[in-house]
This record gives sequence, C-alpha cells and structure tokens, in this order.
Amino acid sequence: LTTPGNHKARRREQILTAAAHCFAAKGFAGTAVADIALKAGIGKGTVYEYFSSKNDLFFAVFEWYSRRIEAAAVISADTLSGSARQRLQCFGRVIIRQWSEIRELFSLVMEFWAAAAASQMQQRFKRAFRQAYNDYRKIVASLIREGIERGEFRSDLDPQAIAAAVVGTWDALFMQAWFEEGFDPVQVERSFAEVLFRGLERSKS
Amino acid sequence: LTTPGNHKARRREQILTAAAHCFAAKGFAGTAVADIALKAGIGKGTVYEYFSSKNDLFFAVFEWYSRRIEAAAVISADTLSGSARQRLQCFGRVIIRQWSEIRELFSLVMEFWAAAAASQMQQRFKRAFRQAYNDYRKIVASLIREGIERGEFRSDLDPQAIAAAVVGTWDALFMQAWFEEGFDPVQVERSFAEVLFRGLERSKS
Amino acid sequence: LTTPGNHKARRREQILTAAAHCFAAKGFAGTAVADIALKAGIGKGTVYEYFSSKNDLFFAVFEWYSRRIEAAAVISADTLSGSARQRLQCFGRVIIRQWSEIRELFSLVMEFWAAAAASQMQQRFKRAFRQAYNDYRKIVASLIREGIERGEFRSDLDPQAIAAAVVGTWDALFMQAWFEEGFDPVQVERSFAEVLFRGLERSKS
Amino acid sequence: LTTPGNHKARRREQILTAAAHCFAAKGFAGTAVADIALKAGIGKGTVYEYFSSKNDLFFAVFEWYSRRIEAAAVISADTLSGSARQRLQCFGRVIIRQWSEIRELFSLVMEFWAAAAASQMQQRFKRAFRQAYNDYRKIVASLIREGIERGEFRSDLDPQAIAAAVVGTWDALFMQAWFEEGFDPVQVERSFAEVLFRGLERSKS
DNA sequence: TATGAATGAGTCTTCATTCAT
DNA sequence: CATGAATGAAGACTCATTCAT
Repeated sequence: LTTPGNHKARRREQILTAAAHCFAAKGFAGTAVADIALKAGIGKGTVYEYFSSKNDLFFAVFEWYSRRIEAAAVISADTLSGSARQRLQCFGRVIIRQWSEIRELFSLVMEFWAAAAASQMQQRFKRAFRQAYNDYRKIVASLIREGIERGEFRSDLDPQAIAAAVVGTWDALFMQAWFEEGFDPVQVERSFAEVLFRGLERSKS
Repeated sequence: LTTPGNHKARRREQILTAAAHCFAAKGFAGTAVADIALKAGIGKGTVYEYFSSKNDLFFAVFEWYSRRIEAAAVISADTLSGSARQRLQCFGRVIIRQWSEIRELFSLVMEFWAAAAASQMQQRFKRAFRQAYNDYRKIVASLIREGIERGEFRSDLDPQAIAAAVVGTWDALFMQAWFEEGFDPVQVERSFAEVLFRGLERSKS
Repeated sequence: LTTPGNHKARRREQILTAAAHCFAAKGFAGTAVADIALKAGIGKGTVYEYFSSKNDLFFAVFEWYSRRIEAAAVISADTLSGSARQRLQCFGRVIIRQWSEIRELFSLVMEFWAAAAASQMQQRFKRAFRQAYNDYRKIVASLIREGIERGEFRSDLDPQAIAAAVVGTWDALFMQAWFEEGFDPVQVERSFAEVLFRGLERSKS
Repeated sequence: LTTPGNHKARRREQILTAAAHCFAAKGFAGTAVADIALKAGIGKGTVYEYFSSKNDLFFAVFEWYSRRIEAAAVISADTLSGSARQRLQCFGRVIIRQWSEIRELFSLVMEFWAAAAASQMQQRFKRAFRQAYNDYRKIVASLIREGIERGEFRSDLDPQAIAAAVVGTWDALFMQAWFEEGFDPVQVERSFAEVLFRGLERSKS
C-alpha cells in the first residue's frame, strides 16, 4: 500500500514531528540535533539527509506548524455563512477553539517569535510572520467591510485597524492561556466578542 | 557626592544596559558574555563579579526592562482622573504611546517569551510573566468594574475577561508594529478603543 | 567486439579518471567519494564495487598516473640513438616536453608526495616513489656511464650522483612551472642542458 | 628574567612547534587540533586563543618553518666572499648542509606543497611559494651575473634559467634524500657542483 | 550488478566559567 | 576589584562505509 516515493516524505514528516516536540520542549538553542534524531528513532546523520542544517530544519518546522494552524482557519473562512456578525463570530471561535490542539506546541510559536527577533534567521522568519499576520488581517478586514456594506456594522469603522486589533487579541489570548493554567481563552473570547460586536453594530434606532 | 556604594550600582547598570542591547540584537543564545563585556567596556571576568551567570544576567535584564516599562504604567494609573471611560482610555493611550521608546528593545520581549517557553529558566520567567499580566489585568479590570459601579458601563460585563482581552490587544499591537514597518499602533489603538467603549458603555436610552 | 570482461575494466578506468580529476582539484582530503561518483556519473556505492576504500582508490590513481607518465619515458628511452649526449639530451627533452600534458593533473603529484610524507598510506607511496626515482636515475646513470665508456664524457664523474641531480632538476622544473604561470620549463631545460653537457664532456684538446 | 609580554609569544611558539611536529608526522588532514593541544600540553580551547582556525595555524607553521629555513640562506648569502664560483659554491653548500636539520620536519614541506596544490588555502600557499622560489632564484641569478661580469663565467648564459635549475636541484635532492635512507645529498651536490661549474666557467685557453 | 539511504565515529569550533595575578 | 588567559564540555556537521533492495 505504501509506494516507495512515499518513504522520503514520511521520513521528513517523522523528523519534523520529532523536531517540533524537541524545540517546543527545550527551545531551539536548547535542542541538539542528536536529541531530534534520538526522538525520531534514527541516526544523527540521517537528519542531514533531509535538512541541510539545524536552522533549515527549524524553519521547516515553522512552515509545517504554520500550515497545520492555517488549514483550520482557511477551511472555516471558506465555509462561513450567515450575517457578517455570525461569520466573524464563527471565524473567531474556530480559531480560539484550536487552543486545545495548539497548546501542546505553543512554545514553538514563542521560539519562532524569538527567531524572528534576533537570530541569524531573522529575515526569513520576520517575512513569514508579516505575511501570516497580513493574511489573517485581510480575512477579518474583509468580513468587517462586508458587514459595513450590508449595513450591519457602522460605517465609520476602519476595517484594517479593527482587524489588526482583533487578530492580535486572539494571539494574545493564546499567550495568556499559555502562561496561566486556569485561563480559558474560549470563555474570554466569548465575553470579548459580545462587547466587540456591540461596538461594531449599527445602533438600532 | 558619589558614595563608594554607588560605584557598584553604576557598574551593574552599565552591564545591564550593555547586555540588554546585545540580547536585543542577537538574542540570548547568540550573545556571548564576551560581547557584553566588550560593549560595556569592561573585562569578561568582571561581569561575573556582578552576576553569577549568563542566565542570571538575562533574568536581571528582564527585571530591569520590566521595571522600566511598568514605571510608566503605574505612574499613569495612579494619576488617572475623570470618568471611567476617560481613565481607561488614558491608560491605554499611555501604554501604546510607549511604543516609540519600547521599539528599540522590543526584541528583548520576544526573547523573554522564548525563555519563558522553553529554557532552563522557564519557571522563573513564566512566573514573572504570569505576575505581570495579572497586574495589568487587575488594573484594567478594576477600572472596568468602576465603570460598571458608576453606571457608565453595562452591568452584564465580565471585567476580568474584558481586561484580559484589552491587555492582550495592546501587546499584540506592539508585536504587529514590530513586524511591520508601516504599522502605527497608536492609530490602530484609537480605532479599536472607540469600538471597545461603544461596546462597553450602557446604551443610552 | 566488447567482451563482457571489458565492461568492468571500462568502469574502473572511468572511476579512476573521475577520481584523478577530483583529487587534483580538491586534494585527497577535500574530495568526497560522493564527488567522484558524481563526476563518474555513477552511484556512490558502485565505487566500492571496484575499489575497496578511498585509500585504495587513491593509490590506484597513483599507479594509473605513474603508468601514464612513465610510458612516454620508457618508450623514448628505448628508441634513443646517436651519441651519448644526443641520447641523454633527447631523453631529457622528451620528459620536459610532457609538461603540457602533465600540467593539468600536476596537483596530483603533490598530493602523492604528501601521501608519501604523512598519511596512513605512507609506506605504500614511499616505496613506490623510491622505486620510481630509482628507475629514472638508473636510466640516466646508464646513459652517462655509456658516455664515459665511449670517451664522450669525462671519466672522473659519479654517474649515480649526476643522475640524481639531473632527474631531480626535471622534477623541480615542473614544480616551478606549476607555481609560476610564465615559467617555461622547456626553455629553462635547454639552457641548463647546455651548461650540463659542457660540464660533462671531455674538454677537447 | 621573563617579561610578562613574553608569555604570549612563548605560548605561540610552543603551539607552533607542537603543530609542526604533528603535521609532519600525520599530515594536515590526519592531525586533530586535539592532538596538537595534547602535544603542547595545553587545553584544546587554548589553541584557538592563539590561532583563529586550524587552517590559520597551518599557515602560521608554514611561515614559521620558512623563516627557520631562510634565515640560514640569507645569513650565508650576506657573508659570502671570494670569486663568484666560490660564493655560489658556498651558498649551495650551506643550503644542502641544512639537510640534517631540515630532515626531521621535511614532511612538512610536502604537506605545504599539497596545500598549495589543492586545498582551500591554495592561494595563500601558492603565493608564498612563488615568492620563496623567486627570492632564491634572484640570489643565485645575481651571483651568476656577477660571475659573468667578472669574466669568470661564460657570457652566453641565461642567469635566470640556470638559477631556476640550480635552485630546483637543491630542492629535488632533499626530496630524494627523504625518500631514500642512504641518499647523501651533500655528496651528490658536490659531484653536481663540479660539473655545473665546469659548464659555467669560461674555457681556459 | 548497481544503488543510495542510513549511519555514527570523528572534527572543528564556540563559549560559559574559573582563577591566578 | 578587575582582569583575561585557560579550559573542556558540548554541539553542528561531514563523510567513508555498509547493506537491503
């Protein structure tokens, strides 16, 4: 059932997963390539057959992780329906609901931020983050714009700015949830969304 | 006027500043103790007269940086006056306005996050971050609670949850500003605040 | 016309040639077996079907190269005719004239010397070099001895010593030519030969 | 008696000597930096306080060795006196007499040649060798030119070419001596010199 | 026969930390 | 107090060699 061409892809994935967990647990600097190989159950040298350097592997983990996260968002964004409020609300919920899955590897995100901030890989990471934030902001901004056009939302809003704030809030809730055991991002998001939508919607007269 | 005891304090500060800039520029792992000593214009060994290890120095930089940042917030929180809305609005603005000063060393924050996420110093940093977020949330939550009590804000709000979202948003705006040259957090905050307050305030009838 | 046994011989030659060029270009240590396989257009593992180790391959290149070089010398030595002076002169010229062909792979010779000097293969190489120098010295010495017997050359010469010097000079001219672009070994040899023969010949009275 | 400034210079020398012996015994590639440190009786890391890389250290050994060898030649060249023949003869003898001292580390020379032929350090070494050969050729050529001017040597000689051959011969004798236990370069040089001078001198009439 | 994926021994190099001066 | 020479543990990376296919 397994075509031979699959083998290399599988190995790659296997290494990526092992690397992701190592980096998440001990950070980029704290992880030795040997650790990753050990966790993947392969020889040290084999890692280098699939990734040309530790840096490269780290960036590949970043891409792998991003893809995993984005998939959910993209799917939900495509299948949204209903009023602008419902759609935006739904989008936010889908994202925040990912927390339980994201949690395990959330350390990774912080490592990625640090890499974007001050490593030799700065540029690569910074560009990717810029792109990612842009993508999310665009989706949210267009949902807001739609609400304005439909007359659901007030017309004096700056969609880009609101989108930036909203997207940022989601990220920040994850972070607070990560720092504090009892913090429930889903519930906080719900409270926040109510306030947000009350502020966005045209006051009914 | 310079007591001898001052000398040590000065040296400490000198090393902290040098370290902060090095860590901001090249990250914790990318910075050698020798770099810091060089930047501080002192001998490598001297660093160890003031800090017992690189880890300790890093955490000291974290505390030094936190103190710098918090100072402004605490001061402004103490001197706020006017309506609940005005006070909260003012508080947010003071924080966001810090951006121009924070910017230079914002990489540090990301390094701190990474340290909290996955270093040997995890616990120390995590606890400190938890504390810091708590402090901010408390201030904001109490302002919101005040607004509720005064009848300015709606009574069905969850002050803690809203506070978490608001505080998080500020952080997230800094991050986006850091990633994107043209991003103006001050302006975004203004747009966001308007929506927020409209959502918080009791609908006038 | 191609017997099956030829295939292996061809492959061997193909690998030898590839190896020779790689070793010449990047040295023994600087050449990876993979480089050689790539250059030969075959798989890495195949190299080991023909040579039991990188060391062995290197020595085989040495033998292959020696054979190539010696062939010319042996042929010319066999076909020499005329006076002793003419024969010796001719022999020297044939050797020096090889320069244009030798040049490309002359780096190899230096690699061989280094291998003879200080590698694990020392003994193998050292013995081979000793042998090679001996062969050349013998040819030259016997030509000189012939000249003495015929009365062309002075009788107080030490054929072995002169032969050593002459053979050495040829080598040394190659090396200088290798180091210096403009150095013309053919012309230098001519000037040198004139002085040499004047020094060898019986003064005419 | 030992000024403190001397310490670093001494350490450097100590490392150079250890490195020279290691490289001579096992070649550049075959020598580990750890071997050198061990031989020098210091820690591995200390080597890097004095030389920035193994390559650099190797080149430093080359310079150190060259200086040692050249010193003798330069001194003797300066103090030569007598007829052109006597001076040239003396110069050659001084050089060849160095053999007993050179012998021990002669492997080094071959390593240097190989490095000039095909290492990453090619250019550095090649340039240095070119320079060295040039220096020697110049000295010998000027001695020959002097002999011509004084009427001792024939006027139809090409001093540069003869110099190249003579200098090369010396080198080549060392190499043969290195390959063959019983080879006595001093005696061979004497025989060769006689022939050479007979070839150089104006025929007495 | 030919291959190339897998391997781990071996290397260079960095750097936090110590300590004699 | 300040220093910086010395150190060795640790880690990224290379590559000759093997072996299942």
